Amino acid sequence: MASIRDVARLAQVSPATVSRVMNGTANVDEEKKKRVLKAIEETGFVPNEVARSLFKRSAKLIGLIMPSIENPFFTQLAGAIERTADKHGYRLVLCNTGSVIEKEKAAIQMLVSMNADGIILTSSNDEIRNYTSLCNIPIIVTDRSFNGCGNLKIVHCDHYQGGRMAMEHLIRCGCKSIVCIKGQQEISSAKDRYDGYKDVCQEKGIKEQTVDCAYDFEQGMKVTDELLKKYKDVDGIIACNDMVAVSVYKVLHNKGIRVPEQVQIIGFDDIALAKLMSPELTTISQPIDEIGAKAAELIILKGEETQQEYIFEAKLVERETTRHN
Amino acid sequence: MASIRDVARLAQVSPATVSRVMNGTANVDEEKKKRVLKAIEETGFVPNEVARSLFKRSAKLIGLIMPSIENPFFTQLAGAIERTADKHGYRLVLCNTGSVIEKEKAAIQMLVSMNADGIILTSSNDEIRNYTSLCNIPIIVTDRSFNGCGNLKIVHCDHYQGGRMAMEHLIRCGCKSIVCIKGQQEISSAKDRYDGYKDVCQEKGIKEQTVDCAYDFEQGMKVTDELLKKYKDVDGIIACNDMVAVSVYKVLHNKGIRVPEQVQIIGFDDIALAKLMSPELTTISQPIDEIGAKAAELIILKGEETQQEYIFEAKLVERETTRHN
DNA sequence: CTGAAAGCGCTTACAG
DNA sequence: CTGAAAGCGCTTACAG
Repeated sequence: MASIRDVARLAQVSPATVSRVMNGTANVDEEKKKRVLKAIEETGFVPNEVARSLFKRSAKLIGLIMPSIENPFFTQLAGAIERTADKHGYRLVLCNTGSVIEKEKAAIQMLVSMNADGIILTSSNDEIRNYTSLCNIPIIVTDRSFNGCGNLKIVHCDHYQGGRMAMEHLIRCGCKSIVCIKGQQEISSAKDRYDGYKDVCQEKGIKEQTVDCAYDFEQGMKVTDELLKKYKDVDGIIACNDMVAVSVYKVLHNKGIRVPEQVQIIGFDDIALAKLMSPELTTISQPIDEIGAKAAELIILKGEETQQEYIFEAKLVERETTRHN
Repeated sequence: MASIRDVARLAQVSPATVSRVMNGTANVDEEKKKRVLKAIEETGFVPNEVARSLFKRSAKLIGLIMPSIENPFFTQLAGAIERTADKHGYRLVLCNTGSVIEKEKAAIQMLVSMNADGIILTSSNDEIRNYTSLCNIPIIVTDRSFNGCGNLKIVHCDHYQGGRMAMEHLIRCGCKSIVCIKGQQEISSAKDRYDGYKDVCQEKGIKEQTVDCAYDFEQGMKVTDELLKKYKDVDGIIACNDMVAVSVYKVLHNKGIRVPEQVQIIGFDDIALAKLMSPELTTISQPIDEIGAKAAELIILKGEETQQEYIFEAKLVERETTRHN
């Protein structure tokens, strides 16, 4: 690998001049510039980013800390972030934590020591907040909304509004016995979604019917079984997210219960899977691309933005698991 | 951020000694060691990985170059790689290329300049091979099998065998008119799968029935429409991968064609989606975890391994879209 | 416009 | 066992 010295020697200039030509940080004599360009070409020189990063204190790196890249919602979020990062010449470092707080802490520390420019964090551990203030790079929390401090910014969609929309849609579709599968209430997105459902119940004088579940396929199957026993007349199900909605459908399908004729289903997130499955899933769509892009931009376009919290609207997407009229 | 000098000053030793304590690279007087440890504790010192990497010429980084993290097969592969990398203290840098060769080249260059320890490459461009020889770090090609050169190693599953198994299974299930949806033949995995199908046809004296498609959901829908027109008596479909199998099912479902009663379907890959959908998809399973782990280990456990190509067996997973007898 | 020098924060021969 | 020095490969004041 050629170094800047090799190029300098070949072009008969100093390393400083090579640097200036590469980066356009100062005017350089045309003649010398040509020699440098030629020498770079000939040596196949590529500047060492590590050395550059050591000096600049920026590695053009965004750290992505999430429970698992294999969770479809996070996959798509990562995709959106990557696209925005790439556009600006930034790279993503992936840290899966399985929601283990020690791993989250370790990841933050490691990213800081790598001179990452910022971190996008999707944690389910509330206490992680205590560790985010220790580092001097911006941390963007997505999909959650705990109260920020200092270098913390938050971007997510309006889960509460989405929760309301889900319930209102099922009512509009004529459901008389709606059951809400609540997500884990320690996770703010799950709580907000449920609160939306609950408030609509209160306003309309409808009795709450709920069941508890994690954001998880396996549990979704188990909980659906329980749900069917507990609420025998159910004709509408609000799943806490799409993955659970898919498992609800599977259980109903296996029991020969027709969707949407006998039971209607609505999910939350609008992951790609929602329109891959048959029947296609009606769901509350999060603008994942916008959320990812905004999170990345908050790091890349540092400081310009003063807002602390960015909230995007959720949107109803009617497909085949519900039927209007 | 405290630096090694701060720690040294506080502990009244030289930076070299601090380094030796941290890394255990030499014996250090017990007394001094204690002072250093205490000073690290007090300052919250975390060594700067960039500086370390500049010296060591290793950043403990694995570059992952793939068309898109949002392709479920690659998502799972990335997950498997990440797990293995994490176990050994390595991090993943994500580079989505959309199969654009310029982006692939740029990614390789950038990873080299970041002092990455190796690259795991899943490209669909054959010419990329010409650029892999330029860099001095190991490059592991997965899911493809072009002839390697120098620092190239290859790990993938036995697509040919898998292709045979798919066809043999459908025959065993009593299908009389089997259609094979061929993937793009420039991609070696697609070609190998098709070759497996083709050879079984020849051995059994069955006439080939095929249709062309990309590894893609949208195209899968379109191609299935054509397939149904071209082969009206079809009762078994071999999809080039699971994503296409899902789209095949959707089209059949929409037309009211029952699966597996009227038409049986088999996919390839065994992505998570295969057992999420209803009915669950029969498919040829790739050992994605093992492939990812092996690819990562080839980089991490450098040089130990002399083999140039690692081939894993595919496995039939019978689920609900086919019916044995 | 341009080069010599210092420095980014570590690590490791080297000498003692 | 341990410190001073050199160096990893860049960049940017500084001086001319």
